[in-house]
Amino acid sequence: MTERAQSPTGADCRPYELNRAMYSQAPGLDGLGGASLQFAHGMLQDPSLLFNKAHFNGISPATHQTFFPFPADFKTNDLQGDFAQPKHWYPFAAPEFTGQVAGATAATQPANISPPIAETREQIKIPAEVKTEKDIDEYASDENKQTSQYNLTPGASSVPTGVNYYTPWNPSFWPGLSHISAPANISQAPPTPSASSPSLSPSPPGNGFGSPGFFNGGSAQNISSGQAQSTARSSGSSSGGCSDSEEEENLTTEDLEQFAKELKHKRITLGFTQADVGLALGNLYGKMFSQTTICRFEALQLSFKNMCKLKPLLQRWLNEAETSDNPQDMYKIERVFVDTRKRKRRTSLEGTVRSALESYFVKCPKPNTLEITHISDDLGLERDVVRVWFCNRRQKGKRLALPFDDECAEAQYYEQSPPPPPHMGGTALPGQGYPGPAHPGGAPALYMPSLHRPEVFKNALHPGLVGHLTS
DNA sequence: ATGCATGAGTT
DNA sequence: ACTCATGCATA
Repeated sequence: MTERAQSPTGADCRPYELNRAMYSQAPGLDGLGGASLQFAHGMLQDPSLLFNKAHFNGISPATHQTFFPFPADFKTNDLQGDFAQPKHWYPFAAPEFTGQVAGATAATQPANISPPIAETREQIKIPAEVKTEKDIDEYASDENKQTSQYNLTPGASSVPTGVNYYTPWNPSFWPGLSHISAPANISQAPPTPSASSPSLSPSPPGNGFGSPGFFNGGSAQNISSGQAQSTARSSGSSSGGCSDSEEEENLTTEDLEQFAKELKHKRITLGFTQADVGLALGNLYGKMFSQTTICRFEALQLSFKNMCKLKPLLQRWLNEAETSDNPQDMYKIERVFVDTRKRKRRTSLEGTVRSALESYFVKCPKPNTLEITHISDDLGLERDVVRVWFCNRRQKGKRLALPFDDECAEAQYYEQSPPPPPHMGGTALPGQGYPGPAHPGGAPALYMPSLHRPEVFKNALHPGLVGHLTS
C-alpha cells in the first residue's frame, strides 16, 4: 500500500504541532505529557513504522519547506492568554471580506472595482484590516459601514440578516454578473464576455470547455463523486483534447499523487499561484476554488473522493494552461465582490489550550455534548469552539490517517478508535487543571489520531525539537 | 501551509 | 450531532 504517501510537506508540518501538544508546559499537564510521551515512545519502538515506503515518493518534491526550526506557532498571539476567558464573538456583520482572493482588495474599495489582476498573484494582505481578537468589538458597528462599503453588490443586495453565506457554489465572481442575483443565470454564464476586462475571458482556443454542462446543476454537491463523474465525462468527451475524460472512476492513489505533483510543478513553471488556479477554474468551469483547496490538492490533503472529484477540473486547467498561447488569460478574472457574510473571527487557541484539547482528544475523540461542555468549562472556551475543534481534529486525523485508499484504510482507522467509553462522562472528567493520564481502566484509549503516521513520529521526537521544547 | 469556521447533507 | 467539502484568516 502506498497510500500513506503524503507530501513531505504535510508531514513536516506536523511535528511542531505534535510537540507542542506533547510537551507544552501547561500547568497540570504533567500527566498528559507523560502519557503522550509514552505514547509516542511506544510508537517509535516500531522502527518499521518510521519509514514507510511511499512516504517520500511523492508529491511535493520536498522543494522548499523542510524542517521547522520552530515555527511561528509558538510565538502565537496570546490574546487568550488567560485562557479562562470565553470570548464571545459577535454575530454581527463582519467586515471581513476575504483578504485572500483576487478581488478581495477590490472589495475594500468603495464602489468601483478595478480588477486588481496583479494582485491575483499574491495573497493579498491587508494589514490595516487585520483583525485580531481585539477587533471583535468593531463588528457590531461595522455592519453599516460594511453595507455602504459593499454597495457594489447591487442586485445581490447582499445578505440582509440571516443569510450568512454566498451560495456555496458558484460564488458570484462573474464579472459582469454581479448584478444578477439568480444563481441559475450564473451557471450558464460562461459565454458571457462580461464587459470588464476582455483579457479575462477564458477564450480557450477551442476546447469546448465552456460547456456549462460541467457544473450543470450548479451546486458544488452536484459535482461530487458519482455525478461529477458522469457529468465530467460527458462534457469531457466533447472536449476531446482532455485525456481525463473518465479517470475519476479508477483513479488510484498513484495517479493522484502523480497528478498532484505534475500539477504543482507545471503550475509553478507556468507561473501560476495556487490562488490563480482556483480562480481560473471558476473562470473556466464555473466552479471556483480557493488557494486553500488547491494547496490541499497538491499536498494530497483532501479525501480521496474529493481528490477524484477535483482532478478532472485541474487536469483540464492544466491542459489548457499548457496549450494556451496566453495562459495568463486564464486567471485574469476579477472577483467582483466578496461575500458580505459574517464570519466568526478565527479563534486563536493558545498552545496550552491546544495541548489540553489534544489530550482530551486522545482520550476521547468524540466527546458528547456533556463532555464538550465540561471541556469548554475546563478550558474556558466556548462550547462551540471546542466542538468545532474536535470536528476539525477528527477531520484532520482522518485525512492524515488515511489519505487515500478506499474504504479499507478507513475501516482500519476506525477500528482504532473504540467508542469512547465511560471515562469521560461527567465526573470522570479530569476536574480542573488538565486531563491527567487518568484512565479508569488504566489503558489509555488507543486512539491514534494523526499520530500513527511514521513521518510524524519521526519528526515528533526530533531531538532538537524536543530539547528545545522541554527546556 | 494550516487552524478554525461554515454549511450542506447524513445518520 | 456528525461528516465532508470548502474557505477565510493567519502563521
